[in-house]
Amino acid sequence: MASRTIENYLKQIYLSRPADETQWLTMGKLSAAVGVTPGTATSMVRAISDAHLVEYEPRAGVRLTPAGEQLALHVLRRHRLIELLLVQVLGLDWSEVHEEAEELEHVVSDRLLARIDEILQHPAFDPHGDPIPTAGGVVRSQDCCTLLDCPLGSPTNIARILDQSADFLQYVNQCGLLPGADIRVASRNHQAQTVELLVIKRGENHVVAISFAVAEKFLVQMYDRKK
Amino acid sequence: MASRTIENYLKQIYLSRPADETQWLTMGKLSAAVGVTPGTATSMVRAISDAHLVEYEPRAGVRLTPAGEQLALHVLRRHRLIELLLVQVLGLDWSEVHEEAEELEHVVSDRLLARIDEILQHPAFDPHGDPIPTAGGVVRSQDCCTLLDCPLGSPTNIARILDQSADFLQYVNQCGLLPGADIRVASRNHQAQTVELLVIKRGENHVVAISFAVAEKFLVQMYDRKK
DNA sequence: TAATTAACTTTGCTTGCTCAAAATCAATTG
DNA sequence: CAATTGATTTTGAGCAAGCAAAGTTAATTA
Ligand SMILES: [Mn+2]
Ligand SMILES: [Mn+2]
Ligand SMILES: [Mn+2]
Ligand SMILES: [Mn+2]
Repeated sequence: MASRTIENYLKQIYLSRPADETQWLTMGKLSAAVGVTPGTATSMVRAISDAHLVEYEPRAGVRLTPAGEQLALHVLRRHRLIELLLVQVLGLDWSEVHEEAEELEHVVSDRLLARIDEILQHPAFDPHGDPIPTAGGVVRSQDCCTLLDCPLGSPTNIARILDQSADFLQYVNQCGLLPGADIRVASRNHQAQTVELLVIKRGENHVVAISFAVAEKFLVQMYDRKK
Repeated sequence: MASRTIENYLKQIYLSRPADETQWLTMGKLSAAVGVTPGTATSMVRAISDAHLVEYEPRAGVRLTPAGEQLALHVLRRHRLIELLLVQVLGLDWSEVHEEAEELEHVVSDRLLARIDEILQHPAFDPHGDPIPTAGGVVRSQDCCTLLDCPLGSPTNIARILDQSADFLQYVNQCGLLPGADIRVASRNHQAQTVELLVIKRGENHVVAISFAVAEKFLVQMYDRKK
């Protein structure tokens, strides 16, 4: 059995892997992601590589093997199912559940996880809109664009929030920018680096302005694509 | 913060403490309870004693300080509330939840525990009939007798099962000897060391025979006392 | 090409927890 | 009272994970 430390490393290697599949994840990025000094990451990765869960190339970086990826996806599945349970059944606020799941993901048994999955009726997405891998380790990916590159004016639907920090999520909640919300991008100002949004909240139209950096944290689905 | 190892030791010290309050818990008993060699228990207890959570007297044994007892009771509260949640909300079988709670008890946050307590409506007993300490660390004790010393013939109500092992609990379930069940002790045979019980199950009367050793694992409440 | 710099690895050390085996203590037995 | 025995403690060692600081490497700059 993989220790909780190894589970955390594998999950971070998966989440932080570069978009380009041919690239390796550097040790600097990994050590920052798991919150450990670079030396520690190097020696842990060596150990995990001895267990054939990652490939490690000194000075190049690290990459999951198929076995390692399966394990990472199982941890991710646990994490996200737990988050959804905490919100939907236990009634925690969605800004709190990430921290909580970070611990619980290492201790729920397969049996308990199966029950959670059943109770939630085999959900596909967690409270932040992140896809929940299947028990077989398959990720169903949505095709989305961010609030930075989606077309102006057309109605869209918020699919996913990429920042899990509690403060940010509370702000998001306040503005009504939750997953599922219907919004439109009114305008973008490249000088001010801001995006103006039209949010429909309880029938009323609200205008919300966010920076380019924040706009990139929202993934939206176009309505015409949905058909 | 106490590590999960220390939490486990404190809980076991509490659960295994001798009935006579003036007695100390011996290292032999403790090491067996936490599943560790005697030498390991000795050195851990030394460490825990440096943290003023227990008193330790070489060759005499170990005893919780008030601070240690509070901590032990908090762990126990988490354990038992989690067990009840797993049975009542997640629908796990009561024979499975002890193992599960053994891990979960170390990672649920105070906030989550408060939600669980609310959802279950501040329960006083877990699925095995064990009392759930209050958030303030108070144990409400029931006064009970075992199936070995309760009077013959009078109607009683099963209050608590003292053996948490999965196999045994499944057997208990089968016989209908769950907490809450109405039963009577028909007879005791001191030669055969057996107790015969009358169990009322779906209107019908069943007879179940168990040994003295097993009888001691059931705590029952007398009906006349209930008033 | 040589020097600088940033990223990475190595080394040495610490902490928490564990075991096996040897040593010690205290209670009982002869 | 001496010897035996069972429980307990001590000792020596190992493993997993971590940090700090020193040493390497490779890319960039001059
Ligand atoms: Mn985690
Ligand atoms: Mn999430
Ligand atoms: Mn435990
Ligand atoms: Mn219980």
